Amino acid sequence: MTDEIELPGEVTLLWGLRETVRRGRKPSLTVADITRAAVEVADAEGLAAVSMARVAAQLGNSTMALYRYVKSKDELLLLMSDAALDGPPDLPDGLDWRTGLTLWARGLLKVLGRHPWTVQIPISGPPVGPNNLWWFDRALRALGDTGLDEEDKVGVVMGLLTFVHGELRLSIELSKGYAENPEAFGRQYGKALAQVVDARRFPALSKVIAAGVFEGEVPYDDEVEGEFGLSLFLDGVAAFIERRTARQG
Amino acid sequence: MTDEIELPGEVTLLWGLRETVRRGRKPSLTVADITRAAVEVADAEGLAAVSMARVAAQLGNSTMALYRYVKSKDELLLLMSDAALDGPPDLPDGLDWRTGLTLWARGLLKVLGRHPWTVQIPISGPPVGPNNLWWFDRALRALGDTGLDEEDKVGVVMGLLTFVHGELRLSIELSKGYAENPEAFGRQYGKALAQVVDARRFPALSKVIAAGVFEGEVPYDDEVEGEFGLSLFLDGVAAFIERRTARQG
DNA sequence: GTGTATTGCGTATGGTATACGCTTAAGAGC
DNA sequence: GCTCTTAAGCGTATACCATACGCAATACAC
Repeated sequence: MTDEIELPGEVTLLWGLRETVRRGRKPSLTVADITRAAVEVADAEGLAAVSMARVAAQLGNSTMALYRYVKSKDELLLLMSDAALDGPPDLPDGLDWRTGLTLWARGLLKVLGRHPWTVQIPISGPPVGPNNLWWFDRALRALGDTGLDEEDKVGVVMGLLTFVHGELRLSIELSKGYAENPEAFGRQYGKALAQVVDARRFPALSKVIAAGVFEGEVPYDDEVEGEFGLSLFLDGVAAFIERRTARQG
Repeated sequence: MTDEIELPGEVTLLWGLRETVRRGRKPSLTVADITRAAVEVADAEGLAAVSMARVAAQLGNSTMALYRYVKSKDELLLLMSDAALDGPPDLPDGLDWRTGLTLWARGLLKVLGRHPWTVQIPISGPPVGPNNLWWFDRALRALGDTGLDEEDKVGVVMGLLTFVHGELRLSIELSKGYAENPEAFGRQYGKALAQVVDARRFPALSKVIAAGVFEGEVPYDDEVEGEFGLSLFLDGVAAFIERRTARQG
């Protein structure tokens, strides 16, 4: 069952299992210190400001010292993306799956919203970090009494995770674009589209523009759109659960 | 109705409306040339290889020449992300919305799959490029006979777009990670998790691991998972349409 | 032909990740 | 306590990157 295998480098890093040896000069930093400093920089100045030099400066060390703890900047980014996920909300036990997943998704949106830069970090593989797995576990647990088999549960959670990530990425980057350039993306957006969109080539879009959908102050409202999309997805999950349990029961 | 406003710089760029003047030295390049070259580089060597110098070399020009056509690299990325979207599939007119959107989503996945780097380009605002709007229009059209009002159609399409993008990003980056490191993410993944995941802290996840869900060759199958998630989402849309039309009709 | 606008491009600046090797410090064994 | 071994700290160097600036080359307007 538990055949011992050599754990991949990323796993040992994220779980703090890098072997610590006795001999030699004492380390003045820890991986946790470095991660914390990098997260601070990203929170304050954005992910673009996170350079090895900047993080080292934050810690009062030299740039190259960091490479004794972390193989590359990519490893640091991996650490950051796990560290940004504080623990998932502790859901009461008796909840039905739908309220459970709704709370879970809202919680995830909230946590990630506190560290908006997470959505810019490229995914480098399946989840292995402790916090990532913690969230994963809680979502699976919410599906506990649905009668789905384990594989389907994973599929549902993956889908939801994908959706929340996409939603967040869109809303964060849109509102960033809006903040940088309010005139262009506010009222003007609809008008600019109207000038450029030809009714013959874009019939359906023209109708939408004519109906004034893009005339609002902000073309995209995170909260509203997020809840809307989420409930669409969960309706889909409900239909799926019903189909599965009907077939088996 | 059509109050003339000054179009934002991005719009004039993407629609080829930058004013062309007569006097002075003749330009030896066009924005389209530059975009094409950049796309070639990205297709062949990945988005990371796209530097102003590399693109200029591809065209046999000097680096700085590009800046006469494009204000910054960000503008170039914007052009690339519109250019990567070839035209949407031409859907027959009589289709019901669900087959229409399914074909649309599959088509989008296929097109974006041919230029996987698109998912790495940060979104800088609402869609304004001609190809982006073209796709948008076709999705709206597929919802034409559902009885939804224009705003709801936009919400549904945005949700679907978000989902497809997220799906693609996940599947592309996962399979990249898998290609780079097959042992770690193949069979080993489940075993590595098993060694590190404690059943008390991660009860639901442990059950999934024990069930062998992560034991397959590839932990995540694009095709299967994509269709699965898509049908979940479309089930949700169906439920939404039913609710709306029931209330109004 | 002359003036002028515009492109092409060389150079310079200040940033980036990170490879390498030397210096320094700290525990291990004697 | 001395020496050896090992690892950390870090200065330097390399090879990129985007892009600001200024000047030379060029082509149309008059």
